[in-house]
Amino acid sequence: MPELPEVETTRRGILPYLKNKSIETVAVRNRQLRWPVPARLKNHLSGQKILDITRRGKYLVFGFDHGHMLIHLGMSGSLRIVKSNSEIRKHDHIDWLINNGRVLRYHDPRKFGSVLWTSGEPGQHKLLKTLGPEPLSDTFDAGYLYEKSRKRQLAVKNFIMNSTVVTGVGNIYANEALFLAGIHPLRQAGKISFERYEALVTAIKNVLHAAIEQGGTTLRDFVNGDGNPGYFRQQLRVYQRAGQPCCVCKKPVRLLSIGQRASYYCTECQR
DNA sequence: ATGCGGACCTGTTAGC
DNA sequence: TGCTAACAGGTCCGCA
Repeated sequence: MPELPEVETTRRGILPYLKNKSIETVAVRNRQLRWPVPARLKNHLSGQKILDITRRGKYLVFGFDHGHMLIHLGMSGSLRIVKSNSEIRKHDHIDWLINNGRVLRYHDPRKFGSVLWTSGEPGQHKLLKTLGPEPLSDTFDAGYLYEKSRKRQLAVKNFIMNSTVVTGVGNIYANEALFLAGIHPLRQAGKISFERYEALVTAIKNVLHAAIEQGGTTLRDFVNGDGNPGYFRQQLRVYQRAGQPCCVCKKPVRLLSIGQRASYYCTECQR
């Protein structure tokens, strides 16, 4: 479900309810996620104040005096603020009871997400340490992508979806950015010019910014922390539009599986 | 070092 | 209409 814009939308949605609030207790109903929820999570968090919530790639990083809680939403995870008497649904894994009477609730049918604790620097955590630059930061630019891609044989789509290259570009926005930049998704990463990487970097930043402004893309059931959907879906140019006319040249949008992921593109507009 | 495929899991949709 | 198979927004890991 969530890519970077959806994670950022979630962060912004829940932050006002949680920043500088304390966690009274934690109820873990189902520890089974990508990695088991730490048995000591409740001990770590009870009575502790949430100092801030930041984002690294698609990870949410909850800051406390004595450590950090990392949450990844995987493919189907969501975090919502609910009332304390809110009915518990199937796949509601974890509740954090907040001292303002609200509850932060983690829901994840496919269990690909994760909730972890780290007492050290979060950036040194095994899962964050290898992440590439933030796509919306200044260090992510054409020079970086161009240098990083030299001698690489893989398809450019797989290249930009590799989290060690740049973190947070998932399947929806990889498809959209390649369309906006006019680059065929199968083109070899190492053979793309500096100028074309300039266009691609701009496209990635633009599409992510636009999606964040629209509250993310709701395909099936994504909702932000307040339970509202995102509205970027209406602005998708190629994603899930196979067979429909390209919005620029009217040729039908093509669908191809690249690296086991659905890839949508226009043969006329993307070379 | 690089790149690929399998693995994790459930719900929804497409096709027969 | 009902059953089965394929597919879905992620990414880590092991193998060649």
